[in-house]
Amino acid sequence: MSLPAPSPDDPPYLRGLNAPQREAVLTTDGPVLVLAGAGTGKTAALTARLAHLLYTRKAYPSEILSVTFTNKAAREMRERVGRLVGDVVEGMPWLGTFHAIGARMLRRHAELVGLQSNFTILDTDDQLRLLKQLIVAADIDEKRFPARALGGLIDGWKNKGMTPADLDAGESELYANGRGQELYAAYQARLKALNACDFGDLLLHVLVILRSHREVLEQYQNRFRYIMVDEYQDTNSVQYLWLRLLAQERKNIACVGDDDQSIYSWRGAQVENILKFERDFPGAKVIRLEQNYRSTPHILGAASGVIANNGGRLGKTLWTELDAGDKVRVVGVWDGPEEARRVGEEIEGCQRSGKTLDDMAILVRAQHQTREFEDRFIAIGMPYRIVGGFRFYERAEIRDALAYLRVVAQPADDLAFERIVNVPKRGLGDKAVAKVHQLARAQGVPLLSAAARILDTDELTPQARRSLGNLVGDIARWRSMGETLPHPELARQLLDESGYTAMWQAEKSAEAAGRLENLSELVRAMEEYESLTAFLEHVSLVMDNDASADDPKVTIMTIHAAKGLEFDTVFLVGWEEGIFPSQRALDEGGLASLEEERRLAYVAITRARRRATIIHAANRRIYGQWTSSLPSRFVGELPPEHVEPETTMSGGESLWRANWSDRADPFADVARGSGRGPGWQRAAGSGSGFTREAPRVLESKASAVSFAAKPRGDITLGMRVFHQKFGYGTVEEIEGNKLEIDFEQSGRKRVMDSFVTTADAA
DNA sequence: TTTACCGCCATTTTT
DNA sequence: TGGCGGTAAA
Repeated sequence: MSLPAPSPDDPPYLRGLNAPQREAVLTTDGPVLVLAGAGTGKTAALTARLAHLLYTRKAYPSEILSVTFTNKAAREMRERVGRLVGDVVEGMPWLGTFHAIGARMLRRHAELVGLQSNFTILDTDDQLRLLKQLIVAADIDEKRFPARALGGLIDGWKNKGMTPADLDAGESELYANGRGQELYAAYQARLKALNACDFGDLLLHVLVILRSHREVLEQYQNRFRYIMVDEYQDTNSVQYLWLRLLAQERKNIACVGDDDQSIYSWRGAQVENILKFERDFPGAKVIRLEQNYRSTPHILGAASGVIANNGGRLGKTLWTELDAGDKVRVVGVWDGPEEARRVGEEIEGCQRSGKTLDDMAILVRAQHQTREFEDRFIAIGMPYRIVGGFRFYERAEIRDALAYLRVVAQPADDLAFERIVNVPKRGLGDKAVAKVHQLARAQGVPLLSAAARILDTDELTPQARRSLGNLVGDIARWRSMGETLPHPELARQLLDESGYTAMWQAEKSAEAAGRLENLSELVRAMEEYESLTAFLEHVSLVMDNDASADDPKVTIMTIHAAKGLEFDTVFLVGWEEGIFPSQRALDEGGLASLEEERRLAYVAITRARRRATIIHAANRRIYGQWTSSLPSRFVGELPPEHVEPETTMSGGESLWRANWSDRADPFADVARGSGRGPGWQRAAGSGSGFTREAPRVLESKASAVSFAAKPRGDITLGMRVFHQKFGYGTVEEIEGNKLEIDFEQSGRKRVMDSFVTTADAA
């Protein structure tokens, strides 16, 4: 097929696309695999393709299935398509994450797998509590065979598309001496009884249905004229099987992916899916997007140099027309605190030269690394945002409130009932709850019904009976209130009448005020949803809260969370053996894991548009213990011509150069456990050649006021204020928008005024 | 039944 | 280093 040359009459969605991108957009029929390197305008092509299908009337919005992995990606695609085609996008019910689409399908056909269509979606926390109960019931030592281990296995099985019946002895052997299958089956039975399913079920149940009910499969095969899949390299087996079934008939499937960015194999993703696409769909058109629009040549060169150390790649040659720009800087520092200090100073420097904090990010390998930066940024009053970590919906108070709502919305939700039965304390302890459990099991009814029934017996002590009676009555009352009241209002009253709000009000601790604030935030969020059910569905599938991006902030997040994003300036921190690549990956997964870590490094570097700084520290505190650490092998894999080394320690650079550059076999010490070479120990231990220089504290003189936002004005000296992290305190000093506060719990600290509320407001 | 304390443990990534 | 679970005491 020859492509039309770009012309002024092109529809708007084709403007600005290069030739391969256009090809990806215009090749609508038949299987298409788009291999899109980092920053090559993959999303632009994908959204344009969607727009093209709609624009040319090849399909109605409801006839296009387009799946993404993250909510973020789904949201972005919806927005971008919306910009191209207008409101039509509203009618795209099948644009979303695998899980959201799975849930949608499953609700329609729930009865085929023994569920009702209003089933509850459990999150990991619920799942774990449930498993724990089953483990105890099966008389298994929970210490030796922890619930999370079983949870992980079950997840893995579901990702592979395996029901309990599909397990062989080998798989079953992985838990509690061969009782894996038994426990998995018990878990599934329990879920069914609870009218609930977990994340994995959203995909697995649908697969089972598609496989066993021809008419359902055909219905969807007919409906979906076109299928599009983003991040195809991250699909796992269930997702793959799912797609293959759905696409089998029409074969209009377009998958976009990059084998070099496959970083979710631990979650069951199979890079092989992308490699075998052409075999699954003979005659597939393969299109490569290789022109990078994001990064400078030095950044691309650095990333390519690292990823070249991996074997078995499809291979791409990224190129760019951008100017060379700065080399990637590699900075060696003494320890973690210095790393944080250094990053803080650099960010302040960037700010002074007029860059906005929104264009800067710090990428870490593991969540716990964010702490060091958080501490430092609070100290210097640097606005930051941590993505991931404790998400809004995972906070205890939010989960409690949701449990109340779930009990009201879904009477069979035992897990929710258990969670709130004695929160706030009502004198219903383990003994009382155990009795309710007993009755529930004996009569085969949900806990809530059992609770109602037990009131007619003399099983409970009088005060427990009264207390439980009140609760059961309240729940019934809230349920009927729900029929007339708008759901946010119901939530408000429920939280009040249950005594839940009062519980936190009574607590004078620093967090309590924040928790109350979160609760009202929750109620506010509910207003955006049609119904309580719709809201609960949203919560279980979209575990992130789109914290409204208000003031500019530096972003701190994991590399995984950064996939698909880009920033002008990126700080890649903690590039040390054992941290990145992570020790665990090295210990457990051998070469395959190391390569995945390397892909992670590739993803990390390619997030940067203009400037990338890689940092490694010579000393780290790990579990409270100071440990000396060796620069990451990935540092040594950076091509020297794209790198500008720098160190704050004497002899620093020669150390890692010597350690890594001359090594013939880059994988030589995968197996070596600690990853600390003898050369390093010599250098670090002898004291000579690796002496500590006073860390260069470019004391943040200019940092104070110059570029800061204007002070807010409603805060005065001596005022009592509240801070989310530090609690209550008195304002001792005001300097621009920074405050010096004497905190009651944590002493004197400097904080930004935007982090603080006046005490009476809180 | 609840609370307080102690000692133990583990520590990646997420829909 | 800290978060959590289990146990002992009120």
